[in-house]
Amino acid sequence: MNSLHPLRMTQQRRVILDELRNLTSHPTADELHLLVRKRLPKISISTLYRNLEILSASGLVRKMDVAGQRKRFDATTSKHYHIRCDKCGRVDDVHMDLIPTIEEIARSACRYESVSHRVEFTGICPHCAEDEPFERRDEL
Amino acid sequence: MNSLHPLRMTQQRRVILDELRNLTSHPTADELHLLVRKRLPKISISTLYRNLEILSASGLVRKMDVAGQRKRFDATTSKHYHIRCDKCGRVDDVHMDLIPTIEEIARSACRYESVSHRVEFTGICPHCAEDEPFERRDEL
DNA sequence: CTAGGTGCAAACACTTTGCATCGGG
DNA sequence: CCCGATGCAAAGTGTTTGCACCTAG
Repeated sequence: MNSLHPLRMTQQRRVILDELRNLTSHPTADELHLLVRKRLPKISISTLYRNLEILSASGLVRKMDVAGQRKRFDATTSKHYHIRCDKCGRVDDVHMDLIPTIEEIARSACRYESVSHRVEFTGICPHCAEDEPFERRDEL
Repeated sequence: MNSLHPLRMTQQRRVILDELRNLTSHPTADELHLLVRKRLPKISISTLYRNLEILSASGLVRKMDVAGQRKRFDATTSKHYHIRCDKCGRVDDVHMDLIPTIEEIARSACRYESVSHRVEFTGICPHCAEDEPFERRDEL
């Protein structure tokens, strides 16, 4: 988790972290880039990727590899499940207890070691459910 | 699930499906490409991608969007959880009961509709655990 | 000062697409 | 026959990297 060299707090890194902490959403690197650019117009997308990677390695940020989607980032370090909207792609926290017991079940079922788990919910978010009662946005 | 036009069973499509059914693993498109090429040397990777997409849309194949990894495919249509090896990336089935009740819990916890879920286990597969008891393959 | 960070552009890995041609039903 | 399927190359998408310059400590 902690690297040998303490993090150098550059302006860019500070603003990225600050903007991420002001959000309850789970932005992708380029969504966050748009926000950060309002304060640091010249910041490049690679700085976002590099810092989000470094910050998540140092435990200040949580990186979410969403199945089949782009990475999302989150300044909350506590573990929780997420739900993704099938329509608009937004990701929200799910406030429910984790079920760590299933790791033990899985471990004995498949002979893997050091088993951890993630649960990924998907569904239709309240906003999209309202917009599209007939559930056919893309297919038209 | 079913399209209006019945599937045209081309040689390529038949071989792709056949090879996939002969596997218990969950190959990526290009892993399967290598296998299929032994029987159809001229088949292109785009044909693999196109067919795997079509076959999964028609329910003959299951497409797995693994978080942060490339897509994998599976000829088993029944639902089950998977576990991925953190070292080598292989994906195995986990033979345990699904926990559909958590969908209801999540639904009431976050106001989404049509909630479904997937559980993704990760760990160290038996083979890698044997190879690397000290668990530091990449970092050297 | 100097190692680590930055911006830029280019490379990358994976997947999709445009198009002329092929072939299954 | 004709429309969906194919092979090829080219374009996309999201992310990472090489490099010269910059800056926090």
